[in-house]
Amino acid sequence: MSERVVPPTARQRRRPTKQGVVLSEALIVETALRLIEEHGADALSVRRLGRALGADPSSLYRYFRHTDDLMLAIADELIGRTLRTWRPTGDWRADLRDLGLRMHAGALAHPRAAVLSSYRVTGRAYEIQAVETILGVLRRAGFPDAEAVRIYHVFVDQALAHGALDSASLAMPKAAREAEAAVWRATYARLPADTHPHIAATARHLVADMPHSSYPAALDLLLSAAAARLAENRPRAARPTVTLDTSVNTAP
Amino acid sequence: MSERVVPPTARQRRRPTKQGVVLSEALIVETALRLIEEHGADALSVRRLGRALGADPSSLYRYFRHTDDLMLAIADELIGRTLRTWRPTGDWRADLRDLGLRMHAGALAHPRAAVLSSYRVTGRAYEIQAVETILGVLRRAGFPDAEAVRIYHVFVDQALAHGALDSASLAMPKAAREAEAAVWRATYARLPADTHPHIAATARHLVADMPHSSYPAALDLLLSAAAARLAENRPRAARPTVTLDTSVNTAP
DNA sequence: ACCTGAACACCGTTCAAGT
DNA sequence: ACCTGAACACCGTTCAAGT
Repeated sequence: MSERVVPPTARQRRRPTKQGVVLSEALIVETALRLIEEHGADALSVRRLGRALGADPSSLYRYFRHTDDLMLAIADELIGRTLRTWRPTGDWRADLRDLGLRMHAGALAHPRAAVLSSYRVTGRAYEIQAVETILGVLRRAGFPDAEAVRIYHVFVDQALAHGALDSASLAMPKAAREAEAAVWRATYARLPADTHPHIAATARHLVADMPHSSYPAALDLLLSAAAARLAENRPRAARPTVTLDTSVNTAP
Repeated sequence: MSERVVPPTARQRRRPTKQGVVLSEALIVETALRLIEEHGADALSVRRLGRALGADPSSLYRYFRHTDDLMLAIADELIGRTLRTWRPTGDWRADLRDLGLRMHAGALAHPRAAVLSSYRVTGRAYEIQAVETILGVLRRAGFPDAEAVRIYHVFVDQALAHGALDSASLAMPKAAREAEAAVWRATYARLPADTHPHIAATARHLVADMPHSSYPAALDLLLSAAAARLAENRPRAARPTVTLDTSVNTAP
């Protein structure tokens, strides 16, 4: 959505702001991204953005109807940047793994844009390009159409959802993050085996695993499941019996 | 975290507020849940909650240090409610599927609590009970300890992450949700096959699939991957060759 | 011992008025 | 044509003062 409010023809004749800045959708998106990268996701507000641009906050409403529309423009720019640096190899599984990690990193840095783009569709250029690219990887791998869409949907939502979640964790002050990890060591790792046998038996792994993002594991499980389905759907004769064994990645 | 600030011994002697309400942690959590259920997640603010309780907003800081601590108390209460209504059957896969759907529904209704409890650990009673229960299901199914923790982590984060995401979608006005679905029909479904072959080939499925939550599909793929790993890890002789075929659930 | 009231430092968004 | 300034209706949180 988020069409520009200023008609394109009027763009050249625009007068600069007090401080001499010429506003534009691209400049606003760029400045917003810089603001987030320098001061964190919470630093982005209409008022701060106005200040950073040297313009009155209210002038932004000429370019974006709501803050959400600005976030969608940011999201599309991020999709573009992610695709630009991604180099497919032709191995669908490795390619999706790489792309997933890149999307997750992008969502981690811009959680509000990630949440929005998970349930809103912009119809913008980069978004369309991403849909076409990912569907292409899946269909060339041999997934039937319905299956390709299903896996595309899960793949994208998983990267965005985990990214948004993990960013909240990363935004905590370092001391608070360490305090969280300490609860696993101090509370969970000390529960007696007679009342909590399963926690007691796995305490070592809980302490090691829980303070980290579950995204890489989630991504690998998704790709495993997809690979297994691909093997199942192939005609019996053509199905290589080794595929499953090699495709399941072993935990460290 | 979120220990109560009022020492428990002082709780009986507390004076009622102007309107005669006796504040307590339990009453605050209950009222907050009612507020969210009646008016949506955005309706919860310290000021509104104070109004609903008939107390000054600032009085809540006697029971919770920050809004986050209130959200964690809400999260633990929700975990308790989810576990209370869940009836395990002994079939690990069906049990986790049922629990996942329940957790997702809870996170959907209380996204802020879901996001928080995904990266913060409370050490509260219901949380511990949930960890013990889910690990128990996985270990009894035969997963080795490291694997059980890994899958536990992915399972919980997936339910919370997708729930938080889907709630944002559900919070949109109905007209806006329909407008989103229309973009898939009007923009994506009309892209020509020569420039966008993969979108064109799958347009029918995109239109049908994308406006809905990807959580059920994500959950089924996770359980499929877990079942496959279980089969792989078993000694060759004991591995039933049919397991994989029946465990892969076929798309509608 | 508990709660209030006022204050502080913020938000997003609208719209008449200015240049 | 574009931007500003003031206003509206909100936030979370702190702390001295009241009962």
